[in-house]
Amino acid sequence: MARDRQATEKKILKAVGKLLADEGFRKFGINAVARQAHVDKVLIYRYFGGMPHLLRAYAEAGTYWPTIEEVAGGDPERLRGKPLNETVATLLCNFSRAIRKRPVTLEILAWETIERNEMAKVLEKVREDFSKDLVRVFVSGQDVAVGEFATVVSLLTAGINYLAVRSRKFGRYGNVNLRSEEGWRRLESAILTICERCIGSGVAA
Amino acid sequence: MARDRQATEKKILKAVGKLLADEGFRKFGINAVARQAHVDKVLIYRYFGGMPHLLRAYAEAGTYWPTIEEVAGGDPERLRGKPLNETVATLLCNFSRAIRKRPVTLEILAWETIERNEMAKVLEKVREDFSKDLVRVFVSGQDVAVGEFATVVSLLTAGINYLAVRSRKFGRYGNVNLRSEEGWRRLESAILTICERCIGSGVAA
DNA sequence: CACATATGTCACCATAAGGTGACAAAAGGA
DNA sequence: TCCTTTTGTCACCTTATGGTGACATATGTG
Repeated sequence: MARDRQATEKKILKAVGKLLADEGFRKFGINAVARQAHVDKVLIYRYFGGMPHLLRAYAEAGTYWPTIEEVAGGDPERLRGKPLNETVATLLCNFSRAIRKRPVTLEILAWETIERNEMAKVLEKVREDFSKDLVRVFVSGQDVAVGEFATVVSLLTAGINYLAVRSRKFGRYGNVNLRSEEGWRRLESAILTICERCIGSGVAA
Repeated sequence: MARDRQATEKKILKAVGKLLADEGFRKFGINAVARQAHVDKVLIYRYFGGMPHLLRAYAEAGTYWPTIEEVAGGDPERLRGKPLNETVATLLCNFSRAIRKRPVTLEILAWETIERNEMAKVLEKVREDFSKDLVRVFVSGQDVAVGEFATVVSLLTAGINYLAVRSRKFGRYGNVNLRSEEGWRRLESAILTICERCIGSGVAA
């Protein structure tokens, strides 16, 4: 074996991702990661200091949460000047697409509801920063003041998260097909309607 | 030891509930149930035929999903004649309270997103029957025909499920405090607003 | 070259899991 | 009473886990 610590660490981190995406947290553990990486588990302890640290390293290395640019559909500037409700609808729909593209993120989201581990903590912070940034970029003070704005958005993102997570194991929810583009289009149009009618239409900041 | 199969079976089923509520699915298994019930695990195999059958028996024995009466806030007749959007809002708010009162149900909902086990299957059916009943009782054909109705409701229940499940491990989501009555009141008022403005106001069936 | 350190391999431990076969002793029928 | 069935207890197997100590060898430094 070539002796190359950096390469080994990369192999281990890569194995974490592959394992999470393929098997989920259910079969996750030191032994499984070592097997997947074709590496002795003792190296995981040596190089990362155990599972929690490994998870943290993994979480900090990748992009498991969308960026502002991604949910804005490119340059955030493009959305300036548009009505707030329209902007929010766009952001929410793009957000839904963004997390659905990230199997590992969905896995973490699911896992969070069972156990609050290191990855959950990392992701929690990333997520908070993300939403604060979103508010800072797109929402003016007077909009937030309009009472229910934040709560409605929270409820919608919660629903999106749940359906995205759930789609991994169930093909549908109620009448919505979670495995077809058509199903998600219907959800997006519902989101659009809700934003249109329940969020102030003042111009975004 | 008194020899009484019925009593033993009851002890086992009770242990399942206690274990699920206290520890969740994480530490769940044959050995744990046997320990909790102060019963030899071999009896679980003998009387129930293994874990999947035990779970099924447990799921079928209790009420892990609200009833129509419960979400109607008593007699469903009371809601007749009221506007559909108002009715739906009431149902959704009561539903939210109903599942938040059921720790085991929340545990199952969380677990479903990780693994589709026997309980998930049982609950899935109960849930489907439940929502079909709801539609039958409260919604007329022409309401459903109004396009987005079902999708909006799905999105809202998904959000409620997610937040209820999440509240077990996280105290808040965005700006909403998930461990206070005030937080849930805000969510309910958001639900109300959405129903008011996004669902037809025709009279319920 | 000689040496120390970094890297990797191997064997092992304790613990716990799911699962099964053999046995002891009640309960009840003939 | 004797015999069978039911209920419960016990001991054991295999597998897998997380975790650690001891060793071998490659690498690079003096």
